[in-house]
Amino acid sequence: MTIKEVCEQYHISPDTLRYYERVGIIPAVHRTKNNIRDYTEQDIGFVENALCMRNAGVPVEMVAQYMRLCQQGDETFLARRDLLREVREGIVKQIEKYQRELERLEYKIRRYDDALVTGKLVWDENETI
Amino acid sequence: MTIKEVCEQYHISPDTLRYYERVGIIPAVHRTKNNIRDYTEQDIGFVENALCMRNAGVPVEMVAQYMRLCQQGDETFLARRDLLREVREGIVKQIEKYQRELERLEYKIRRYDDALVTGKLVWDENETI
DNA sequence: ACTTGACTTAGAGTTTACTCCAACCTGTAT
DNA sequence: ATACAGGTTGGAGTAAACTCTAAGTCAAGT
Repeated sequence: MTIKEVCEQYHISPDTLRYYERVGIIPAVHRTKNNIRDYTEQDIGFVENALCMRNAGVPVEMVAQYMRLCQQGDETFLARRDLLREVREGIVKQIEKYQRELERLEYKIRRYDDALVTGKLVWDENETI
Repeated sequence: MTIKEVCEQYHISPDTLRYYERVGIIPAVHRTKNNIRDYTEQDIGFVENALCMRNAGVPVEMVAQYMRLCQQGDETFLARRDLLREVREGIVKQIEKYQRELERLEYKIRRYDDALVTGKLVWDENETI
């Protein structure tokens, strides 16, 4: 699979894909004899993993750390699981934070909905804007 | 309320607070006669709003846009509400994305939990890492 | 009077994660 | 043969959001 095909499938740019390889978020991709990247099933798996973790807000350096562990073999199962658990806690916290902000936001939107009818914007106590 | 007190209350740095003022995320803060920032109730309200929106992942420029609308008076209720609705849609999408990645992550963690018992890491079809 | 500590400014520097560029190679189509 | 489409590299550039620095002001304490 060429770099272009992978890009189209995952909606990312070739530059990003090469960048991911450079920083170790994905290991060196298989090449044709002309030195052109030819993504194997396994390479695609690495790309999916990278995108999954990046989408989850995991910093590039942490994904690289995970990949280094993966390449060190079976003794790193525990370290890998712990890293993924850490990532999970981060996402859970982030979702909770977003949900709190979402509530405040919906409250504000309701206030504006009211204001659009009454012509007057009113906040409950503790809210000023 | 001094800049330091506000910082402590909201766990941000004085630099960040001054930066927020500079870029218009919060309007010019009240000053003492010595030109020292002295946050009023209203200023604090602006700070809370800024932090709420930034925590929700809203870009600085969009918060500034919202604040500009707020300072233009009652004719901008509609525009403000629409901006907040847009922000809300963004957060909802982000939460959904995080929840999808969370599921993949929990699957992986379970696989590692198994591997730590059996000594063998096994993926279902479609997963390689 | 002098030091200390907390504030002020403008502007430069940093970090993260890309994104672009110039120069080059190579197989296929005209 | 030559143009073109698509790849390659190292390295420079960019955007966003801070974060730091230098130089200065000011009030209080010794």
